[in-house]
Amino acid sequence: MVFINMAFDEDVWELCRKIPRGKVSTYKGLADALDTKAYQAVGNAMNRNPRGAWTTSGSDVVPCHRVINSDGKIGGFAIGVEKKIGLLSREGVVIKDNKVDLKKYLFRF
DNA sequence: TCGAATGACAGCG
DNA sequence: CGCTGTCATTCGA
Repeated sequence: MVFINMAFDEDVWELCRKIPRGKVSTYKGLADALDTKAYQAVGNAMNRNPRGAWTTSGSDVVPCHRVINSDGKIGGFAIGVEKKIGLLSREGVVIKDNKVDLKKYLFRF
């Protein structure tokens, strides 16, 4: 599954945008969709934060908060994992012990 | 459980 | 200008 080859970061953000509300994706999923093995690069791209994607999920920015570890753990978040959990919870994603039910909320590209 | 791999960027020499 | 280290990670031994 190949997309436009951009600055890598834009590809990542583009995929993040495709994640529907109420679902989550994993760094591995994004990396795999981009045909790359740099899982860290995916998260790193978001960490750089393209344009303050730290708003609620209803904004016109990249919902980076829907991307978590392949294990379902939140991993980390620039503004704080708690905020990320809050956003996901607001979308209907139930988080248990800092983990998400990938079986129910994992979105596949 | 620990280390290597992978991509990009910031910092330092 | 070039190299090393770091980072929201993942997989293999």
